[in-house]
Amino acid sequence: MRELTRAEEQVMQVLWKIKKGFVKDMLQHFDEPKPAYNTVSTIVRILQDKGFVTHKAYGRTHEYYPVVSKNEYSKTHLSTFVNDYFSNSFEKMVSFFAKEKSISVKEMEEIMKIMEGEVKKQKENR
Amino acid sequence: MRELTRAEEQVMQVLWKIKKGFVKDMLQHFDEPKPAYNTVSTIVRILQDKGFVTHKAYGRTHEYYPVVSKNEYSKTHLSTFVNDYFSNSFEKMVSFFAKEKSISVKEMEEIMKIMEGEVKKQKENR
DNA sequence: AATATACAACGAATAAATTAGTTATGCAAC
DNA sequence: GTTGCATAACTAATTTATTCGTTGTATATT
Repeated sequence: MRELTRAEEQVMQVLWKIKKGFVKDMLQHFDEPKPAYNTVSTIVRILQDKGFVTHKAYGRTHEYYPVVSKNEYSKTHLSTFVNDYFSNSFEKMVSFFAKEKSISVKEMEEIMKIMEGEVKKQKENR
Repeated sequence: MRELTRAEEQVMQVLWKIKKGFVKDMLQHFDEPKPAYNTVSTIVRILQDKGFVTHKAYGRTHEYYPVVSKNEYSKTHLSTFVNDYFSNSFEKMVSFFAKEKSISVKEMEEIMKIMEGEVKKQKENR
C-alpha cells in the first residue's frame, strides 16, 4: 500500500470520519484555516488515483468514499513503524510503552483481559 | 518535537544504529544505491538545525551524535499515531492488533507478563 | 613551499508536494 | 434560450524536500 502525504492524510481522516461525502461536505470538516475548495478537490482526485478513494457520480457531481479503511491503513502504517523502531516486534513496542507509563494501569488491565480472551480463542482453534 | 522527512529519518536510523560517526561512517551503512557524500552531509546539517543531532569537532571534521534518542522519537511518533487513528487510546490500538492476529500468542503472553509486573509495581507506589 | 587530499559549507538543480486560480460544462432559475 | 451558479478537470504557481556539484580551507605529503 502506498503511503499518504500529510495533506492526503488529512483528507482521508475527514472521509473516514464522515464515511462519504461531496467535496463541499469534506470542506466543512477542516479546521481553520480551511483549504480552498479546489485544493480538496485536487487531493481527493489524487487519492482516487492512488486507490484510496472512489466515487459515485450524480450527474456531474461526485460523492467520494474511502476504499481503504482507516483500520487497513493503520495496520500497514503501524507495521512499518514497528519494523523500523522495534525490530518488528510488537512485544518490544508494547513493553516499551507500558514501562514508559504511556499506558495506564486501567488500560493495561483491560488489555490483559482482551489478550487472555484472544489467547484462549486461538489455542482452542488448533 | 519536529517531524522528520523521509530522507532525514533514514539518516537518523543510521546514526541511532552506529551511535556516533563521521559522514563517511554513516555513508557505509546505507543500502545500495548509496546517496552521495554531500547528500548525507547536507541532511545531517539540517538535522542539526532541527535539533536532532549535534557534533563534536576534531579540527575541521565533525563527528555527529543523535541528541534525540530513537526511543524519544518513537514515543512522540506513536503518540501522534495513537491519537490520529485510535482516538488517543493505547488500549484500543493494542486490542485492535491483538484481534487482528498481528501479535502472536507467544508475544501476548510475554506482554501480559510484563504488564502484570508493571501494574503491581505501580500499585505498590501509592 | 607546492601539491594532493579530505571535508564542511554553500548553493544550484531537480523533484515532489501543496495550493489555488482558470476553464469548461451542466443544471437551475427566470 | 440566456444568465448565473456549482462543480470537476486542468494547469500554473509556490513551497518544501532532495540530491549533489562546486568551492574554499585546513591538513597531510612530498
